[in-house]
Amino acid sequence: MSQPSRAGEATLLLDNQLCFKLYAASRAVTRAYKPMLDQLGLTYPQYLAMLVLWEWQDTPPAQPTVKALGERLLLDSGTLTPLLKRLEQLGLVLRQRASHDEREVHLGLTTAGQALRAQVLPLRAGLLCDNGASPEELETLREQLSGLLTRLMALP
Amino acid sequence: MSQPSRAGEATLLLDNQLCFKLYAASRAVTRAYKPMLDQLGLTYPQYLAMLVLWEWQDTPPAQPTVKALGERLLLDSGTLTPLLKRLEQLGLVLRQRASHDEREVHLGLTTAGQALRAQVLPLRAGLLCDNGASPEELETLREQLSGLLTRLMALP
DNA sequence: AATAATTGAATTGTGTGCAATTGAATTGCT
DNA sequence: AGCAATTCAATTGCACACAATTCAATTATT
Repeated sequence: MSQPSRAGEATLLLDNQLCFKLYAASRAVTRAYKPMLDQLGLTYPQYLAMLVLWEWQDTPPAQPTVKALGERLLLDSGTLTPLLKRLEQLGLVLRQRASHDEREVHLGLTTAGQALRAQVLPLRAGLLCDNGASPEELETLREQLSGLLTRLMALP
Repeated sequence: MSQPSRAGEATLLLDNQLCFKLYAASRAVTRAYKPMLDQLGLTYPQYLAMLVLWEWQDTPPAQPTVKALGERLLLDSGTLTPLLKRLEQLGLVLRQRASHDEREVHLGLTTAGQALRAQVLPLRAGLLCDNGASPEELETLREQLSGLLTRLMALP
């Protein structure tokens, strides 16, 4: 037994905190993606948004709303509106109000936005996230994170 | 085979991305901590900083520098300086330049800062992160994240 | 049809993250 | 000793996150 001997003390040590590891790992992944994303001229959240828009090109709805994108990324309009405006200014994304419901803003891809997709796959080759560690381990990790995420989203 | 048939396309689906799950899970954990942290009057990064300062109360150095804290949290002064100034204004943290090396700012806890520690353990009781899922599963997850983090930190 | 409740984006304000720069202080080298 | 390189914190600028509010548009209710 060492100095800190109050009950439950060990559970407060930073290294024992799952939450911190998650937080640090998430930032480290963002950092790892940076070299690739610099090539594309995107930030990490912008890249995730583009992933969803590319995905939706093939499967309806091809022109999702800001809300639909937010549900996919678990982000709200306070984050997405400025992010999407930047993607629009980069000439990658189109934003237009729906005529049948003026509250909705539908998102589309410009030709440049569609073309950018082709540049991603080759760049991803060098990422640890894809091939640095053993595939099985990454698969297990992803499944566990899915489970955790599901439980966390089910909280009050 | 469905529409998206270009080579490697599936690896770009959001749901297949470990990186996104990590990012979403990290934010979800922060969200899960919010009710507790609101009670303490802290943000999540402020809470992590306090964890380290509490930890250092018992084991030297009792008065770490901003740099030492940053190494522990993997954050730089651009993030920590304003965060620590807020903790100082809350009356929880003390910041003072070292006399032997004026570049260093050493961090200490006020009486209130020390006292806050006692409020944390009872509040943590309700967190999924601690007891919501099976302990073994969380343990495995933490170990895997440690491994991932270590590898990511070793990148160029 | 008029009103109330809801919805979807946008806006505002606060607090991170992080790259890049600055500036003072210290160390290393000769 | 003197100068260059390094170190540490602070600052600046940009881009998220997210709570809370606002505002217009739509839907539900009576």
